[in-house]
Amino acid sequence: MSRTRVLDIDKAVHTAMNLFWRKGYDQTSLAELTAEMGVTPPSFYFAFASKDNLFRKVVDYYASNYLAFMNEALLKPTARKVAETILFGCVEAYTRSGMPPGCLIVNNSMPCADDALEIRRELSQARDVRFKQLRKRFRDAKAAGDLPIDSDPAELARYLMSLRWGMAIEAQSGATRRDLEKIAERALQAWPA
Amino acid sequence: MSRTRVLDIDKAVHTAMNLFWRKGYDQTSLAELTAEMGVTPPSFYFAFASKDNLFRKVVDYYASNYLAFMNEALLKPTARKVAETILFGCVEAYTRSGMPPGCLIVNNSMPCADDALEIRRELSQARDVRFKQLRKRFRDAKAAGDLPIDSDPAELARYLMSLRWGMAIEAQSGATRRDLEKIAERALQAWPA
DNA sequence: GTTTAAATATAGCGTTCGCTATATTTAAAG
DNA sequence: CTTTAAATATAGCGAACGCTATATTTAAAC
Repeated sequence: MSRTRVLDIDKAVHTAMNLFWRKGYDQTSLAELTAEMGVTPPSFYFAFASKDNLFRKVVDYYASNYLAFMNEALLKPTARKVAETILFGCVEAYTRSGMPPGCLIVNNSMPCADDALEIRRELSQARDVRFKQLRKRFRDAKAAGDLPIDSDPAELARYLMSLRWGMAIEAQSGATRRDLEKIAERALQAWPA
Repeated sequence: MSRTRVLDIDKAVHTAMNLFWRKGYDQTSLAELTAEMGVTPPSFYFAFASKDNLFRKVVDYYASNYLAFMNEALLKPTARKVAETILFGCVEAYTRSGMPPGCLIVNNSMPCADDALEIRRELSQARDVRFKQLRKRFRDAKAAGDLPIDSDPAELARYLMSLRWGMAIEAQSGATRRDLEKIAERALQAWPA
């Protein structure tokens, strides 16, 4: 006994997911959310109560549709299969074509994707410089016979960079120095002879 | 031929570094910066021109004082030494006592530390849940003889989580699916037999 | 002492933000 | 048709933000 909805909730959540994924929570304004949804703020608030609440819905939606492998992994028969499922699950989830790269959760522990702030673009460039420095160093090492002939300098450089980001986040969320040392030691076991 | 400074530039940069490190660029307001520095906004702007510009100074300061190992690493004689220097350099840099945990750069590709936003705290809790699920799974595996008797379920869980964050950031900054696959494959080489 | 300009303080501008008081439309129920 | 309430739109509030126009203090130069 009322007016018919023009706001499709499911579609709106999906739209919001894309925005939050690409731009991060803070950089996605209500103006942009409502514009993309094709409604005015009161409709938005009638449907979602608050930006916070919508974000929670989005995270749930994302987790069940894009991170399902995390739960499936726990059911695998061997520990190694668990690890494989998680790692290759991430590979797929973070690089789905048509979807923003990376992880909505991580991106919203950290914004910046196509960030408006020039500073973050500069940080991103600095990351790339580091990567290229490392790659060059490992190319030289390979040329000098210090790395196997079949090793891939770019791959090794990216492996290290990736561990760096991972350790930084672990540290920030409470890992101790000993915890990080173990990660480093473990990672080095995969280093080419 | 002028008034003497009350604002100590070096000290102010250090103060700002701590704030940006802990809270992130966005969540650190000018009001907080000027309050901690003990000056009013015009003094701040006379000294630093803008918040952006101060942040740049802070990043430079941080990189040369806390990430010097990255440059030193490139000079090491072997590729393995390069890797070791970087990994253990991170361990130290990200867990210095008296300093905020984690990395100022990564934290400012991602805020949240003691973030005011409840949402981010929830995300952080969700991370912890994932970690504990994994640890439990690996404890079970160890009990079942599927993992070596000397293996550490918590360490393996954290290793995987860390790789997850790392891959997410790599993906977001442009790594391809093949790039991530290589990281995953490399990481699995360190998995206990 | 007067001048000069570097360094500070007072007060507030202009913008954007998340959000809402209020009013209006619209479909079903009677 | 009228009533009812769900769903929308208009218009704008209050707060926080980065930043600044303007005025004042203060040490060195002459």
